[in-house]
Amino acid sequence: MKSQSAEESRIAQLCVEHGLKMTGQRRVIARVLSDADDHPDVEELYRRAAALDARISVATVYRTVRLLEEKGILERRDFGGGRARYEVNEGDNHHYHLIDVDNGKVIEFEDPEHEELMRKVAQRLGFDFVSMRLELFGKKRPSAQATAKPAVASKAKRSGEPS
Amino acid sequence: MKSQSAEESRIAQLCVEHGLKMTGQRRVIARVLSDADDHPDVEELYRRAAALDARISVATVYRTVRLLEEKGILERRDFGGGRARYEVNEGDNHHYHLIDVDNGKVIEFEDPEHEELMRKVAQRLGFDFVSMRLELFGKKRPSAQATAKPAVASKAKRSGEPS
DNA sequence: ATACGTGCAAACGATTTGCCCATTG
DNA sequence: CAATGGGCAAATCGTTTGCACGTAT
Repeated sequence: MKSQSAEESRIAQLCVEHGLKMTGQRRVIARVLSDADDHPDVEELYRRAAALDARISVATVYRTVRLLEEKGILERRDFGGGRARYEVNEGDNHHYHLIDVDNGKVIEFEDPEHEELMRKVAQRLGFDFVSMRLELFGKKRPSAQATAKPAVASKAKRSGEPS
Repeated sequence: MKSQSAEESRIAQLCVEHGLKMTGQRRVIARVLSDADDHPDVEELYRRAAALDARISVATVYRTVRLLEEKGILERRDFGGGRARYEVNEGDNHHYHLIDVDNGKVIEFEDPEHEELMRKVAQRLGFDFVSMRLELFGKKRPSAQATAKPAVASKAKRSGEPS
């Protein structure tokens, strides 16, 4: 969690700046997004939003999240498992994701050389780099503390994770 | 396309080696897969298979493709657009994909340093590298020949491609 | 023979959308 | 007040599955 005062959340402000009509539900969803420091899917966003204000439907969460993505305020991610996950767009502050295959937890990491590398690859192939998608899947090295909760990534539909 | 004689296709052989019962439809699907040099989705596989032998249903294609993936014979890919795409598993011959954002065409490329780099990242974060997913999205540099067919990637559901 | 594969249609899970009422600017 | 957003339920879309029947081993 980041702010959480009574004033407009960061996302809410961005909404206003983008000329969006600010309804009660949007304000709530905006707050939930602003406060999130993970990568919730729509169902989870709905859960959190409904906890703050019951007058919200999943449909609205879907609509809002799509709208915010189109405005560039949110970024949609696909970590496999069939549901889209969202995080606030941090602009040029690019980072990538390492997914713990044992519990589905997501760790963010940076790797500056990386995008440069990919830019070169695109160039070499005769393309202009537009964007990239990179996910790393790993298993916690059995060193220090025991593995946290044993399996959040339980009944994933059809885990998109390779090999 | 690669072979296409009357003998068993490469995939069919692999099926046998994996102890799979070889039915007519599996043989057909196996041939289609063996002959493909692109990344077809289920619908496309079905189209191609049905062209060779009408006694095939989509359900069977789905079942077969899933089976082959579980056996490690096929690899499922997700290039955004909502449908899974398949290609024959080439073992350690890893390669990545560059998707042309204008027409959805997929270009394969290699980048040996890459996996090593990711392995190091995982290590640094306290994880053992399990696998990774990398897709590059690019726009053909407006240099030589004109852009091929203008838009195969038409009505994609919700293109997973970032930025 | 017997276990396994297949076609068909119904079931599913995530996401979208039509309709009609509620709210915002 | 005119334009937009929201709730609800029905609709979509890719994919899976139950069931009764066919086929490979």
